[in-house]
Amino acid sequence: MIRITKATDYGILLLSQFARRAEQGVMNAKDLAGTTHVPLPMVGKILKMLAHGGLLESHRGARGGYSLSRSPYDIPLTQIITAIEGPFALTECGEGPGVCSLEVNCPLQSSWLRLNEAVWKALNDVTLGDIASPGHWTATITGVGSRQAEKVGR
Amino acid sequence: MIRITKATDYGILLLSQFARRAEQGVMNAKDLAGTTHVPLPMVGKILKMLAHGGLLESHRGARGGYSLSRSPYDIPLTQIITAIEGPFALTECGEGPGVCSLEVNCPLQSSWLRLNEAVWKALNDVTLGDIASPGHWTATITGVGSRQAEKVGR
DNA sequence: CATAATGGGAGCGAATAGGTACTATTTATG
DNA sequence: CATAAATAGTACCTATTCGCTCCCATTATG
Repeated sequence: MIRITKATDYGILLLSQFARRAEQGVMNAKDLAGTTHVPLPMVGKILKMLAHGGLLESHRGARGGYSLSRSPYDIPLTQIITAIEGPFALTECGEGPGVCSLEVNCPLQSSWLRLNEAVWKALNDVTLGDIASPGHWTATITGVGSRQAEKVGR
Repeated sequence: MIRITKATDYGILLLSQFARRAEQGVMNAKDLAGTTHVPLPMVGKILKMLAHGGLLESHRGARGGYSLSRSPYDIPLTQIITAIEGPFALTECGEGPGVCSLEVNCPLQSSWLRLNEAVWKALNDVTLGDIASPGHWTATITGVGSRQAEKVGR
């Protein structure tokens, strides 16, 4: 259903804690599990992935933990998603040539690439900062496809 | 990885056959399986769903088949997706209140709703017609989030 | 050296995705 | 009217992925 995984959902929730408690600096997995009610083992796993993706800096040892590697407004959603879920692709087509079994006579490959890019851009323009402090951004998309000027029916 | 299912992928491929062979009118599952190399039982299953969703009209009996219910440019991608995958929601949040277990203290709900809408609009503005005849549309998205004017990095 | 934290795996049950099969029911055609 | 060709509906199976847990090694504090 065009779902992001629960791990990514959790990841964004965790990162938003960092974003709005920037003054605290370092926070550890245990505390975050307490405040977010996400199961502790999951928190640990996800924080590792986010650190691996360069979004968090880890501090090992006693009194260690994690801290944001940069400003929340410099962390686009796409980086969070790819850090946890891997490469961004709506379909197999989007992963590159040679993957799709129908490829030879698949007339849609270029369309998929462009669609992929469209969704990617939509998510790349939203940052952790936007999400963590709601009410300060609006999502308005224009100029995609042939229906750009039409009423967006439902 | 923010994937659409293979069924939806197939569905769009099948619909694009209708779009570019509009003159043929009615086409049946067997022929479509032949030209697209999608397994026949799958083709049957997917065509049923698309008919159920109002995108195709079915014609039963000998020499029956399916035909597009309207112009390809009046069929947005979102309708194809929901016909096959059900309601459009990036997260559980998007399905409405009461679903997310963290809901009470989840500060992200409104953000998810807006994000959901952003992606939905991006896909709603692209029609079957756009996809079936490549080269005639470009995906350009502006005005989302706080980074709209910035370079889309990486 | 004891303690508190992350690093990096392996592993497991349940849900979902992908695909198949079978039995109506409907309709064109000879 | 009989037959063949097609969809309608549904039940079913299997492999993969998701969500989650557990364990142990490593690193830093005090």
